[in-house]
Amino acid sequence: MAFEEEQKIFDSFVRDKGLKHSGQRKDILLTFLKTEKHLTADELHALVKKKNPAVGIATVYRTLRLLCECRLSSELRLGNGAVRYEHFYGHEHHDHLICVKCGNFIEVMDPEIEKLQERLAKKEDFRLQGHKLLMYGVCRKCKQ
Amino acid sequence: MAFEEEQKIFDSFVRDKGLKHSGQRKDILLTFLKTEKHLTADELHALVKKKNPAVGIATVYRTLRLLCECRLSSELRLGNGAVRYEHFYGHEHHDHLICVKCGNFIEVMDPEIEKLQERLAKKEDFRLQGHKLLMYGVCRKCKQ
DNA sequence: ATTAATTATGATAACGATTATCAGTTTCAA
DNA sequence: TTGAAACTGATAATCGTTATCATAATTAAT
Repeated sequence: MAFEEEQKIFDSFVRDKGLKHSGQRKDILLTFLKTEKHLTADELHALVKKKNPAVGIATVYRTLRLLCECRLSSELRLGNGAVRYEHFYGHEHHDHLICVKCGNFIEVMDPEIEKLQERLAKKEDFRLQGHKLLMYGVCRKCKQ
Repeated sequence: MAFEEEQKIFDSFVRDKGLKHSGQRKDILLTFLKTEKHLTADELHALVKKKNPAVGIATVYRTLRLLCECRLSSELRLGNGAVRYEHFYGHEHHDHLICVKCGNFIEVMDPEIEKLQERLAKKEDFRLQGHKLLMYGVCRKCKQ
């Protein structure tokens, strides 16, 4: 089974927090890692149930919270609707270009924008920890 | 009474859409315009009721939607919790620096960042319509 | 002014996403 | 092996928001 690194991160996190291990959490973690899509809790729950039908939605939410805490995942809020969870560990930071017509989005990155944000934060005496940049528009396909 | 311009915008919008005028909507509009804060629907409802106790929360939501449609207001989603509504007409575009400790935020603006976003969108063949940039960090006060 | 068509309203039910509760189960260190 | 503590699934509760519906208000045409 792959994802040794991610599993090690999760196991250390769980141990350090004084929590206990469980098969459900392992199933959820591996299912999450196996898909590269930005899933909602519900969507992930549906996938996990294929492997382990007994897993409840509450445990999926609880585990996703842990995954975010140990930085294996991060929340993605694109306007309204359910929160989506994306991979975080081992993934470059990126922002999102979201098509207002079809709802699809692509990931983009610009180091200069990041630098300017730092400059902006410094000017206001903020210690910057992170950001979310959502750009809305019409994608190539939908423009036609 | 002030806010003639904004009222004119709203009245034209209502007329052009084939809607009708109502006292409740006028109360909600004026209460919204009078405060510069980024209110939630609930908070605005509480203020409106001081002037007109009969106004219901549903009408506040309905009116806020109209205000966004005619660009007098725009939605502000800062992480979880309720949507906040900010003034849009006559206000420069800006982004937000949000303190993760105290929850306060300040408005900032950097034309260079805007330009770089345009460049990024063009590279991906997106027709950019708008964006939300949320920067999270620790503000001056909370750093101490 | 009267009417008739249409929109607006407030109360509240319904909704979707998420969190809290709780009784029973599992983990794990001693 | 045991006992304290964490974990679980089911589901009730919560929160913000939208839909429904019967009644009221607005408007344009008479």
